[in-house]
This record gives sequence, structure tokens and C-alpha cells, in this order.
Amino acid sequence: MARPVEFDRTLARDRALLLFWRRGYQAASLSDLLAAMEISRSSFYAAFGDKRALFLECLDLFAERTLNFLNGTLETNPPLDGLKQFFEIGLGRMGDGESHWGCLLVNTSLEMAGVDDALSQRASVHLAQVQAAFEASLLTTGCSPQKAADLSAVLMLLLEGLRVSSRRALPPETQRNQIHTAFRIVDAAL
Amino acid sequence: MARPVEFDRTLARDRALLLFWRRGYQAASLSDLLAAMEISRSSFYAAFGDKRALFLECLDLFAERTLNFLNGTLETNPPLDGLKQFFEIGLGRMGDGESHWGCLLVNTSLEMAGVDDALSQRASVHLAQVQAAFEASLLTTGCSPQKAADLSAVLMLLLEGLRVSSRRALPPETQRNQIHTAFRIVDAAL
DNA sequence: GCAATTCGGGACTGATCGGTACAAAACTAT
DNA sequence: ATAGTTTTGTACCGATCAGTCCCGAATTGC
Repeated sequence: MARPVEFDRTLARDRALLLFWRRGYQAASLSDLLAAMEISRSSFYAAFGDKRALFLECLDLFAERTLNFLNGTLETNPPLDGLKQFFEIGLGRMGDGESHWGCLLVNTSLEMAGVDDALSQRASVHLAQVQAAFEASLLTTGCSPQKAADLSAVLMLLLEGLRVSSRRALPPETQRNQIHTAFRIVDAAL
Repeated sequence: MARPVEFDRTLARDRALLLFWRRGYQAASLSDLLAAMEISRSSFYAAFGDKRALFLECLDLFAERTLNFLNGTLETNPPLDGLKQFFEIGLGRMGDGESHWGCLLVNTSLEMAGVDDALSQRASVHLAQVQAAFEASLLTTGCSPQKAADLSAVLMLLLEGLRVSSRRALPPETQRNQIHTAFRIVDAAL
């Protein structure tokens, strides 16, 4: 009945996600996106609406994957080990990709604050969900609700700091040390 | 002999700094800047070169003021109290200005990474100077050099996290708690 | 008052932005 | 094969971007 689509929507969206992650929302121009996604302008608008809508989709997808990964490490490890493993995402071999792109949620929350507050707040809400997962995990260690709340807030601070460090492209060795020291003192506080 | 300049360069630059701080580099357009600085286009280019040069000037100025403030609180307080006081900058009454703009150095380091790496790295270098000041201060408490290095790195993580929190516009009360808890566990680690 | 000189408002530049329009190409159902 | 439908490539749109230019306005020394 009609000509079929010639591109893989999911693949194109994933490529867009990577570009947004690497360059941020504003600096990723339509031309950049089309080149990265390897689709034409018309296909882009037909499939995704517009730049902002695509970004929202990518943001939510990133958050979903982040939470999935976190829940994965928490299920298969003691709480603190699972958290530590989560903190270590992207500490791979320096320079090969995602390792120094930070976290799209943190990046977006900062970049869009005061520019497009709806985007900024959406990223912030996703971060709050991550923190809630921290808190739930800490509660399973049997510590008091108060302590779980306080510590999860500090863990979120540390996570945000680490994602900043990662985007600053500090040596992975340095970051590994940061994580190690941070968890040593968090451990002591439990 | 000639007509004198009609604007205060320092004042105009300070106003630009505030706009960059609030909106970021990319989202602060020339028109926005001119309006905020209350000068004309020609005066702008005559006095500051171009947008990027002005931004660099603001970035360096922000870093200088930050270091000055930090050194001030460190001189007039015991090290940990001085640090805590520094961490609390901008926790003022919610919503009235600088309190939820985060830190220009952190903002810039993230926003410009992968877009203008020279700007990003310059911000990162300034952050490293702040961390060095942390370390020097910790050393005066008599702790081991190793411990000073480790703890200052963690303090930098916490600071970055707090500046992210601040830009996310989390309630000041929440931020105050974060700082309190963070320093409690850092204290325990000393 | 007048000449010299500098400042500043605003028109202008070319490039790029995100987004739209449209026609040719490609595919399917009959 | 052909009619009918949808995709896709590309030309085009107005708006805005950072940056340049020029001329009228303003201020000074004389």
C-alpha cells in the first residue's frame, strides 16, 4: 500500500542520544543531528516531531537506562557494592567515548537551567528518582530511615560530583581514587 | 581632546558576568548581553573584543573572587569551619538571585566540554586551584599529606555536587542538610 | 565658537539556526 | 502494469546569530 520507512527509528534515536550526551542540547544543531542519525530532514520531523521532542525522548530514555542499570547492580550485589559499581560506570579506558561525557541528566539540568526550565526540571526529577533508589537500597541494610535519607542525599552529591569530574576528563585513575575514598568515608558513617 | 567613555567598564563586565552565570555562555546572546550591560554594540566590541573574550574575562574574574572568598573564610576560621562556610555560599533566601545559579566554573566546565574545550578546561583548571586550596587548608590541621590529598578530592566532589544541587533549585533547607551531613562524615574521616 | 577627535546608535553582513513545503522516488495492493 | 500512498531529498523560509561599518552626536582643547 505504501513505501516503507527506510531507517531504524530506534537506531536513529540512540545515535541522537549519543550526540546530545556528548555536545549538549544547544550545541547539537539539526545538521549535526541529521548527520549523526543518518536520516534526512523530512524523516526527522516525521518520526520525532522536532528537536526538543526528540531530546525529551532521549532524556527519558537515558534516565530509564540509568535506573535499570542501577537496579541491576543493586539486585546482584550487597547494597554498598552495588552502589559503588554504579558510581564506576564510564570509568573505562580514557578517551574512548562515553567515559568523559558525564551524565546526561546532570549535564542537562545545568545547561538548561534558566534557559528551558521544563527540560532542566525534568532532568532534575530523574535524578531525584535515582536518589530515591539509593535511599531504598540503604534501607535494606537495616539502617535508620533518617540515616538512609541523609546518606542518600550525600551519595547524590558525590554522584553529581563524579559526573562533573568525568566530564572534566580528569584521569580515570584520579576518579577511581575519588570513588574509593568517598566510599571509605561513607562506609564509616553507616 | 575627545569625547570620554560614557559607561563604567567594570560595571558592565560585572553585569555580563551575572548574565553568563545565570544563562550560560551559549544561551547568552549578544542582544541579551548588550541589554544587561546597558551599552551599545560598538562600545561592546571596542571595550571587550568579542563575546568569547568577555566570557574568558568573566570566567577568570569569577575564579579570582571565588578563591578570594575561600581564602577569606579560611583565614578567619578553623579550617573545617572555613570550608563549611565556603560551601554555604549562595544558600541565601530562595529565589533571590545567585542562590540558584550554581557555580560558573562548574556550569562552564560542563556546558562547554565537547563544544569549546579551551573554555571547559580553563574552568576546570580554576576548579583545580580551589581544590588545591582545600588541600593546603587540610594540611594545616596536621593530617597526613595522603589524607589531605584524598579528602580534598572528596571535598571537591561534594562541592561540585552542591553546586549542581543549587542550580537544580533544591530547597535551601535540603541543601543545608546536605552540607551538614557531608561535613559530619568528612569530620569523622579526619 | 570652532576644529579635532572619539563615542555610540543602528543599519548591515553573511552564516546558521530550527522548521516547512513540495515534488520526485519508491513501494504495495490490486 | 498501474493507481495510490508514503517516504525522502532538497529548496526554501523567516528569525536570529556574532560581528562590522559608518555617520551623526557629543565632548574636549584651543
